[in-house]
Amino acid sequence: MNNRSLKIFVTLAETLSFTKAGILLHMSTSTLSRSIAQLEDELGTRLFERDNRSVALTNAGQIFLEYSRESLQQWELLLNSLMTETKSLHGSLSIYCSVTASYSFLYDILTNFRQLHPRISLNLHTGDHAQAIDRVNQGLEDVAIAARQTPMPAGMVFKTITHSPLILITAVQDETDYDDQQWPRLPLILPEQGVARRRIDDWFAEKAITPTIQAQVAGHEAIVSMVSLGFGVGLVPKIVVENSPLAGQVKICALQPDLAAYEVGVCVLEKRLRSPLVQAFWGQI
Amino acid sequence: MNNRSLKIFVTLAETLSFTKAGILLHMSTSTLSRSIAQLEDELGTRLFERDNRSVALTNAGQIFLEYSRESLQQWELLLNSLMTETKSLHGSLSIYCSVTASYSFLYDILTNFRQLHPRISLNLHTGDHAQAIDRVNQGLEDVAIAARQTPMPAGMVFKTITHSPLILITAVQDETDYDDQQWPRLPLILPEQGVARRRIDDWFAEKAITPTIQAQVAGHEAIVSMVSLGFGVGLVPKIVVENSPLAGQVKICALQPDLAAYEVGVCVLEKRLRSPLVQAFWGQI
DNA sequence: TATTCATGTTTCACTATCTGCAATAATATG
DNA sequence: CATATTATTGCAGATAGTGAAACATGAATA
Repeated sequence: MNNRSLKIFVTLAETLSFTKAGILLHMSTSTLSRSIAQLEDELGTRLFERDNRSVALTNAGQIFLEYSRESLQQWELLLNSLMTETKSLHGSLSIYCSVTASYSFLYDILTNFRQLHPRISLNLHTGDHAQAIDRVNQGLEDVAIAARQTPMPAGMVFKTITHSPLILITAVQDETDYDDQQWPRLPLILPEQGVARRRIDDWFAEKAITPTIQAQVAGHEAIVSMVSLGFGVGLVPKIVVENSPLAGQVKICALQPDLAAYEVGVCVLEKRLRSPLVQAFWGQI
Repeated sequence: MNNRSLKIFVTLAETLSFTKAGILLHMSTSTLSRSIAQLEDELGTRLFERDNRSVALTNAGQIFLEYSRESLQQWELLLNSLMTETKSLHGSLSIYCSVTASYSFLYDILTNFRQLHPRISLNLHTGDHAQAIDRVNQGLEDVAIAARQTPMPAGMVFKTITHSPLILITAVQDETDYDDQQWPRLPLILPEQGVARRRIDDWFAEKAITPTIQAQVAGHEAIVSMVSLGFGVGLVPKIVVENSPLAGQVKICALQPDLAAYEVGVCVLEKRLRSPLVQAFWGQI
């Protein structure tokens, strides 16, 4: 029995899908399947009732799930008290942020952090900004750089790093002189989801405009790419443009809806602050 | 992190000797040394302060020891509740007994037990009868067939299987006609330790006799061997002779000290009865 | 009914890890 | 100073873990 097996089991128990659990755990379903089979063998009991279409916990699985959670938590507590005891922080911390964030503030934050705590290994995942809060909320990441959304999920705390206005951008060579009447015909490139998208959606709804959405993109950086290629007018936080290698290819559009600025900061689940590692990162922002 | 590492760690922490722990765990000191090193690496902390002559727990080791014991206990509890849940007993049970016991009653007990609980794998260790109670008391074995001693260690329960008188035996060809005056010169072959030895020692002390001890032997069976070879007069429980392949080579000596019969039975730590496996074995005696 | 799709399991080849033997290093003991 | 004791390390063989791809099964769809 080892902690890894417990983690694998808990993830499968929570997703009830080998495929999904495999993705979350960064392992093939084959490995996952065998891990579970081995666990069942070791315990002498079936943990999941599964056929080709469904996966369900058995009673024994339910008991084992409680045990596993408890056991993993005890392990966390142990690591924490060992770190307190030895007064040296070590272990690993996972951070999620967008590519833009990794270009801009993350570098400074991490350089500083690394000097303070050289023995903490960092696990950096980049991806769509919009998923940051979800991932932290689901426990997939310890901390994330995210846009503040209201309301924040319960138990999540947020520290603002900076504000950046939401701006419309067009290709540098686009000479069109947009005016307010054109909103419905403006070829828009919007984030697929996230705070920026909700802001603009709300804004259109309020004005009773039905916009033409040319493309929906996951990841702000790709919006800049598309805009620079002339696909249309894009909505992004200004900081994304500033840090984009394509900054010279786009320009800020004269036409600007009146949207609240994008508030970028670090978020973390309050309960995770009990971990000295997370605490150290948080305290340093 | 796995349970095996915890078990290894706890054993080393209890013995504070790689050599001793290695013997208890049936593994080489090399493997043991590396297991501990790996554990320390994983935890990022030294668990033992060790030089070439001594091993001592660090503070972190102390913390980890508490965790380990707790964790192993939780694991036991889990296995128990899973077995209760699935109503099928499986796992492994360790049994200690003398060679004689394995010849005589053990066969019947185990045959029966195996039929009732085919999925419980048995770990049978044979050795000197005198160590049986100690080994159970130290937690090295789940159950043992042993001679009742008074007082029994605290928390140990005992079920009598049979009584067998303690008898003196000589070689079949020994024609000597011993009488009570000869006690001091009688060449005695006695168990090195254990109930039989204490009984005879007490008996001699009471009579103020200083006996001639020809040989002290660990393991009753070997006493029969030595007696049959003519080395002297041996003291053993009658049942040992009855089950010995050398039974025909020895005879019961006319001279008999008045010793209480040897009481053979099964012993187990009371707290171990909480395990369904041990319980099943115990209930079946 | 046939086809496609989704999803858990098995096979297979490869790799990493574990294990014990033997040699080594360091130190107490006589 | 020689010997015994004890933890660690080098090495090679054994064991276990891993993902790609093929497989098996059953639902959804045409």
